[in-house]
Amino acid sequence: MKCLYLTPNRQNITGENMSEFSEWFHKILEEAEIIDVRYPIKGMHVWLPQGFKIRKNILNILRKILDEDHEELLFPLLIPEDELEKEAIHVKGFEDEVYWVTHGGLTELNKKLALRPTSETAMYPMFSLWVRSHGDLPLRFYQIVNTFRYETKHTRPLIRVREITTFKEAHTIHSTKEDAEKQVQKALEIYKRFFDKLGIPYVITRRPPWDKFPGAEYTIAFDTLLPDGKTLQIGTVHNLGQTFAKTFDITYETPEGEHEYVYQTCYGVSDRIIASVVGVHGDKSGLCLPPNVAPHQIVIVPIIFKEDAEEVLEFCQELTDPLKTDGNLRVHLDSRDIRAGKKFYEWEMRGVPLRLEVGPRDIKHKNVVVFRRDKLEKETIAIEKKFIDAIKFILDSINQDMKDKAWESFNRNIKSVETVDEALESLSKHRGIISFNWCGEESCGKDLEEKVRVDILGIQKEDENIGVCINCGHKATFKTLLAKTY
RNA sequence: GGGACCAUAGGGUAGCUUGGUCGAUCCUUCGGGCUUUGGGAGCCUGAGACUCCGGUUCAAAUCCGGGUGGUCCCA
Repeated sequence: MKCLYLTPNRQNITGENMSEFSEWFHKILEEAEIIDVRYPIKGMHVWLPQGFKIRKNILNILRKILDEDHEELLFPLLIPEDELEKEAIHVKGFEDEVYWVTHGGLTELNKKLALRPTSETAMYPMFSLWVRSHGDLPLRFYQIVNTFRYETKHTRPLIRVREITTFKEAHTIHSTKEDAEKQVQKALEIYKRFFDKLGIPYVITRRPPWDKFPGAEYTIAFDTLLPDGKTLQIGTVHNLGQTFAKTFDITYETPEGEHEYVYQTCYGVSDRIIASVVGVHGDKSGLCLPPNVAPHQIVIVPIIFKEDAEEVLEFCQELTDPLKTDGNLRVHLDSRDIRAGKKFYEWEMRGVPLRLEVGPRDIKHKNVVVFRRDKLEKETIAIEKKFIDAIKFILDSINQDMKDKAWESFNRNIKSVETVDEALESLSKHRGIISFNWCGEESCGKDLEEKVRVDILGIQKEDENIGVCINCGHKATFKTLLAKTY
């Protein structure tokens, strides 16, 4: 697909959609004023007002879902060295990436303090104090915080950063293994609902053992696909078993009076969700936002001529107010004194889902021109009693249509292969996701990763009767996915 | 983990190879003014930059070393 993206500065990005994605992504974050990447620390960026609103709308969607049966709380940013290092396997996974606070003023601290890379070791010593009896369980908490990782490789805005500004982590505590297992399934349902609201397609896989969260029994992950054919991990769910409970001595008293270790899960999503909304829905005209998260769901552009400017503006205002108050919609009336055409391009680039154009002609005929950002199509609708309902109906269908379109493109890029050569060929042509049969052996998996030079995402499902492993030829029991990853 | 490239107004660029012509080019952006207005208007006018530290030199945007930041590729 030919990609021609025009910015308000008239600086074009041309070329093939896939190879130019990275450039497009950087450009759009800047032009749409989502973040400012010029902050002078590697991998740390500024949320600009437009980006912050998208972030806020996304957070509200997730909060609403989590608040159904989780409690929000907030832990400190700093973790003492001895707590962080208590769980050996866990710390091993992060030791190269931890930022340390070593001084208070000029005085060296006698105990170093870590900026949380994730919050297990901050929370779980407290959980040990909170959990007393089986009656306390289960407990489900979440917090929305920033976390820090000292990335040494090239960072990418919203995708690989040193400060994750919007880490939404949930932590749960259960009395039985079965209950924890159920919670993992519930977490998957939560994130499915969440991604569906954003119209983001995903595959769910169980990560191979060598790629699970440090300290977890197993990790289940959500991956989506960006336009350059590389997958982006957008959510993870971990079953922690009793590993952390044993390390941090989190026990409860059973009805029989025995003391047992608890079972735990944790799951989280990050800034990458916003990257996926931008990347998955965007097109050659720039950002394209689902109405569910758009800062402005509707922008009203008056078409002004000198003699009747006042009349048009007044009419637009009368149109705006009920949409805001009765319709409870996020509406912006753009009354700036610049040409309408310039406003059109600007709001399209910023991804506003719906634009209403109102000029003298429309006022005369009691109608309004409605432009859908996702389809880039115009239609004229009458202003009458059910006008607000009609607009809401269009916004709903934009949410749905954007989701359908994203899923369709996503599914087109999952290819099933029978041989390693086929996998190689498909990857070199289209990248995307490869589905194949695997025996499940670690040595075979790593060997395969080396041959195709992309990662095993994980196991999609287990099935006794799917034939042989495409790599080693032994009996295959796992439907597995491969992809070039971010 | 390994490698390549890059850094000039808010954004994008020319100049660098061969140091002096740079008092730094052009586009965009931003401020002021007039004419305009159903898909990026035109003219006039003004503002705005050589990443930082050190070195070579009579002379550095230009050459050398380092820091910081950025981009890409391979494992």
